[in-house]
Amino acid sequence: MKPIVREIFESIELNNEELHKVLINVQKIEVKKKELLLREGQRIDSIYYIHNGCLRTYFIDSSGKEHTLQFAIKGWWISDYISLYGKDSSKSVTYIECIKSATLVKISKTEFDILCKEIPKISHLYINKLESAFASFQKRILENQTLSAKERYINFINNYPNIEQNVKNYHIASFLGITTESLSRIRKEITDRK
Amino acid sequence: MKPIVREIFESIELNNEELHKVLINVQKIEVKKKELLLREGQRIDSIYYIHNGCLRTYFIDSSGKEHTLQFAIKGWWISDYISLYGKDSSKSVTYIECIKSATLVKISKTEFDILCKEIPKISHLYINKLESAFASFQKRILENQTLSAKERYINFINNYPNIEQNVKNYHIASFLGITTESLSRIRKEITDRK
DNA sequence: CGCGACGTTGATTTGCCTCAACGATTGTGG
DNA sequence: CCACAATCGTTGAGGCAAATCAACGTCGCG
Repeated sequence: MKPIVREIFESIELNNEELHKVLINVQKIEVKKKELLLREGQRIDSIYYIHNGCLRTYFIDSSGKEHTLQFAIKGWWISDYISLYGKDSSKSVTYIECIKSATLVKISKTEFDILCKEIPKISHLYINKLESAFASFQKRILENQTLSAKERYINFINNYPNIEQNVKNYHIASFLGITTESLSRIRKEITDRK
Repeated sequence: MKPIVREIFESIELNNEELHKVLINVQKIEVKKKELLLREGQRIDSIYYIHNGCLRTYFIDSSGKEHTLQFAIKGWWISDYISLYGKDSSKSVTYIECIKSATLVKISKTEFDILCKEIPKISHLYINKLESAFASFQKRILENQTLSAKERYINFINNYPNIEQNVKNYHIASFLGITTESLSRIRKEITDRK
């Protein structure tokens, strides 16, 4: 457990006392492929650090279609940010699914907030993560509005070069906001052109 | 100047020493309708608090179309988060335009980061702002993928009930990711139905 | 082996875009 | 204060990217 926590905070180097404070507030969790971290209606109260493996957050709309919000791999944090941070304390409509068996570190958001106040270094690290996540989500909104499905797919492949081993095509389709059929046609077009 | 800075940090109550630290790092800025905070190619290095008025960030894609990323009113912060927080230090492609004459407080991101470290309360406030902004951007991605243009427009009207006095329809269209023509037809459909 | 999950292909539909023209509104200078 | 121009919004006709619906290969796993 200690080495994983050191890994999480590698960029800020905690001393022993600080490390101890963190350790008593986190737990290690193992999840297997296809398992859900969060079940429908359950209210999320934690954030999860990914030590290894791969997960995705998705949600199901009123007509039953899946929409993947993000994929997450080693070094990322994952949670249902909408219900965690959002103003309306509505129940979660988001699912967090394990795509490739993973080892996670779980920490409750309440505890994490306290740690941020007790150990300012942690809040600075957290700010950094939030800022870059925020920027990439803004970028995604722009790309969704600007680019065609094909361009978005090509971008995706470039941004996540090694993710194809793990994720299914319908995961990618639901991330890009298109149907599996459309993705299939796009893939064909691209390989045909070579 | 003092009362505005107090307004910015009203939820955390700075003492005189802290207030002073902030004051020497900020400047008040007045912008008039149609003015740009940021010109093309210019690299942004500051964030702006909106004391009053209304602004929007938008960018122009390769085919010349405008895309509005966000509107901002009193109490909000505005900046070009993609170039400010993003990993690639590319030049800005984003514009920040004043929609309704505004009074802003400008602070350089570098100074702000220092203030966060010197006055932890500020970093906690900042984390809160980031978290809720992050959640609302995630929500927007989901809504863009799930809802029809009409549904998104109705949502927009409900979320920004009093914004219509200031913003043009083509601002709204470019926020929703549709053309002005489509928005016009949607508006007609809605009023006809009444 | 056989079944279910996944991916592909085809035919058709549709929501929104594009292009074009024309009202309506706003602002500005004489 | 009006006249005219520029800006903004509306309407129509036609087109296109992607969705929908349906059927059929293919792969992996119990």
